[in-house]
Amino acid sequence: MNRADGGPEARGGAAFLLAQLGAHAAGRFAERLAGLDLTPAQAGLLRHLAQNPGRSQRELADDLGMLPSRFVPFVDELEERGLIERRKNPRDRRLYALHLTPQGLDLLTALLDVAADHEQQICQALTRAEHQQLSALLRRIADQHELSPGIHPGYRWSQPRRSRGGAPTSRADGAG
Amino acid sequence: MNRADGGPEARGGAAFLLAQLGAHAAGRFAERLAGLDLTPAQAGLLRHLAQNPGRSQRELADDLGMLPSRFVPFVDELEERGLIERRKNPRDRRLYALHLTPQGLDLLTALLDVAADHEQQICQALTRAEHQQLSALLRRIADQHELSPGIHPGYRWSQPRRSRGGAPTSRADGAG
DNA sequence: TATTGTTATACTCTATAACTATA
DNA sequence: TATAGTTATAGAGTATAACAATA
Repeated sequence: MNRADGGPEARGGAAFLLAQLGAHAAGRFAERLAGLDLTPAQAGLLRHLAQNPGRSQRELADDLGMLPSRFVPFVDELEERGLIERRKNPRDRRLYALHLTPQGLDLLTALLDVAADHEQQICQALTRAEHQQLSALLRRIADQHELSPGIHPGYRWSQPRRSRGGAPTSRADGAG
Repeated sequence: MNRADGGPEARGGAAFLLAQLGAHAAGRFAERLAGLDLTPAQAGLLRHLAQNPGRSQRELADDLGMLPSRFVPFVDELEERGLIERRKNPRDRRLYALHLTPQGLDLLTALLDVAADHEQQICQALTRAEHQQLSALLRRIADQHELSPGIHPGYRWSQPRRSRGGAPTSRADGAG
């Protein structure tokens, strides 16, 4: 077999399949999130905020890999929707302390239901044992590459890229 | 454990890990491709063209999920670099037949070497047996979701998204 | 009339760099 | 002087809609 045929090791290797399936999974999840009127980055902030309440905007922007300047309107929208809350920090009046509101917590629970459904749909082809096996293998790879749990590189772009009509494939890149 | 804590099933599930690792793998591969002065979409076309020579621009744009209008300058650049060739189709003079040049074939072989290195680096944490096991599981999932072999959703965007300086993390989304 | 390749334009989103207020 | 939050602006990249040539 000629090496220059773009052979199976390139299209069927684990690395390519990871990239391809990862984008697919992220896109499907983004579709589901759209039903909750959330982008992947917004969902990421809600989850992150539930576990790290009271952090400043600067810290949160760093956590999610976003620019502070873009983080401002990003937070604005969620605050206007009553999902998160900006509290002034009395110790240092330059800082905000961001918190989830009760409404934000409600939406987060709905989000977790969606994520659980999504998980099952993606791994539908596997048995329960294989599903666990896959998770374990992926977690080991993620650990070795020192990926932060729960932080997706795609959060960097708060807005999903528009895809044209036809198939309902929103957000074909990585965020989920 | 409270469901609303953004618990482990959301951050450690296979679906999220797939999206996270997929974006990571795609980003790392994009960095390596930059060494060959190629974007992921360009690499995808070279590989696809090696196995599907003589197709029209319209067909190739459909294959890669790109808009025909954006496919034009996309092909222009590769043609100017002498990597691919537009041949007029004598049967239907509206169509071009795209082919890889010898130079394009050379670059493709270099690309496959890069892909092989990349594959090993991504799966470095796994034994040989586990690596094969992972590939098999991923392929079954990809088959069930009817993903086209070798076609990445990220090809839709021919240009990688710019990320800001610091860490050399080009293309954090899905294309590879 | 439909289709291929092409071009032009309007629009969306982003990074950069200022600016303010606090420290 | 340095930092948090904010705002404004210039630029990159895209989808949409036209267009000419050919069928």
